[in-house]
Amino acid sequence: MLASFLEKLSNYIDFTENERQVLKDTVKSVRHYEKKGVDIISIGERPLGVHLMLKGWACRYKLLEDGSEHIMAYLMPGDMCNVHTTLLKQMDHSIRTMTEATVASITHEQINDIIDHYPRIARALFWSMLVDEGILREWLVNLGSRSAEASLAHLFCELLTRSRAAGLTQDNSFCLPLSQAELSDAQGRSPVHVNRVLKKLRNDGLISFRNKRLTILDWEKLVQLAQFDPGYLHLERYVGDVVPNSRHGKPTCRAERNK
Amino acid sequence: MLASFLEKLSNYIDFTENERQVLKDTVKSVRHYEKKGVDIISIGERPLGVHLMLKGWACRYKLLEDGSEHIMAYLMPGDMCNVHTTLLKQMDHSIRTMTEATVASITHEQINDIIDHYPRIARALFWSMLVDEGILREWLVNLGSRSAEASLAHLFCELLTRSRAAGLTQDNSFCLPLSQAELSDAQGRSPVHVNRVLKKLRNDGLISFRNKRLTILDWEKLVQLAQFDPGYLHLERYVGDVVPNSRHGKPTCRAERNK
DNA sequence: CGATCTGTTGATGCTCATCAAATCCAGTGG
DNA sequence: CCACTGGATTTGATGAGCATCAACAGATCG
Repeated sequence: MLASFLEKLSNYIDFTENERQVLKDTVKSVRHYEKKGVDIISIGERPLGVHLMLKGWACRYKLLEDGSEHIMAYLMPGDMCNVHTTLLKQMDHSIRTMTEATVASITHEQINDIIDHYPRIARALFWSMLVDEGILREWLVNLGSRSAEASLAHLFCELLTRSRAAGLTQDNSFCLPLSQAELSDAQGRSPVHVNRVLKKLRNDGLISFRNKRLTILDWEKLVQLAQFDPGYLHLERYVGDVVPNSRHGKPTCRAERNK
Repeated sequence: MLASFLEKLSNYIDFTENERQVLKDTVKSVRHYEKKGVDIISIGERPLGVHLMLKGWACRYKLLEDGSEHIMAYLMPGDMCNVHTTLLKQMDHSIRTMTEATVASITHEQINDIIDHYPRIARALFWSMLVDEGILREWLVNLGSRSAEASLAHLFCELLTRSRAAGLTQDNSFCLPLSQAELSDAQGRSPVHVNRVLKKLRNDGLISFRNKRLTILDWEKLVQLAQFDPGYLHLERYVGDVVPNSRHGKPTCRAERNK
């Protein structure tokens, strides 16, 4: 049940058998959601515990006054929904299922217990929060500065990498149980446009996307198109203090570079 | 020196005199940056300590391969630059000054000391990280789902609220030491377009922006235009468990709402 | 089997980027 | 006091990217 969660956190620390057992003992309360489109947590709520995706996908989203909405994160097995609420009074966004899903619940007391008694696990949980924040920043770049094509390519690179980190891939393919409309809600673009971009990626031989399964046919080209640099996912165990692969350069703002 | 920092965190907890003193004693190492446009931390680095803005503004940003860049956060006095690196191997983005600035540095050991011995302060630091994450999500909505006008209006609402929380406002005005080009780099829009939107906001009597000072002339209308709901800044002390002001409704994706 | 959801394609128009040039400043130096 | 300068802002003209609307073809499902 916990496989993806353990697999994911193992990218940060090697668990001892004891720590593994602690986590397994902690996750007892499990709830199954039969349908997609059901809120796991709603905005304004203060959930009783922290929710953990075991099976299926979910998304963070916000409704806008005009009835439209924006998806701010996709949650796959191994991802936590709301570590936030250990401290915050209430959720500032909602989370709902995108497929049939199984979700575990860990009480805030249990979380605090872990923080007090198992600092290594606590650090791993904290690490996963920081990764989530990195993902948010990269999505910001997707929406603000990348073309629709690069943005979608970048998303696919990220999702493959995250799926692999959670042990959910087969070669270069993974389960992507989303409709084009659901992709468009995260991409900040219309479903029609996402459709056309998908078509282009397919025609160029970069991906195939059938039966809720995305296969990346040409990883190198897709990475190039997306300018994908996986550093923000912080998956490498120990890279030392040297600077690998980073892009340096003088800061330039839009005005300057338009000269 | 620490005024803004203490003021900001005071939105989450009431400090005891002792806690106040602990923080003051912690912040010893201070560095001054004479010029704007200087990196405080560069991507790939592993800084020795956590940096804290005392005076002046900075921004998180990422360079893209084509030489363009994207600003992912504005940092004002009281904001911390890199709590991240307490755990992460390296920075996944850069931070640079946008004005002359004074920055304090707290070693990771000091941070860990505080976490061990002053849990209330630790919680406050953690809280501020969660707020940063909330801001990121809201910026995502700005870029993905709001018009240029609403997005800029939303940014101004946020910045006034944050400035006020750090004790940096006078009535409805605050110091906004950014050029239109620097605004555009965060808004994901061209400087020319930002200029036009600013003009419209001014003409409509919503704001005035002169001498690096932004005054909000009609808060109500601006909030309305921006659909600004300050919940994501988590500034209210105790709102209880009830759901105030939240928007509910059936989930709808772009496809559905286009019917 | 119709009903509903998802994907596909075409036509049309708006938002916004881009390029270029004009204007407005705060210095700076004669 | 004025001319000169470099930066930021403003304005106009043109076009690209993408939204929107509409229609249809396959799937999927009760």
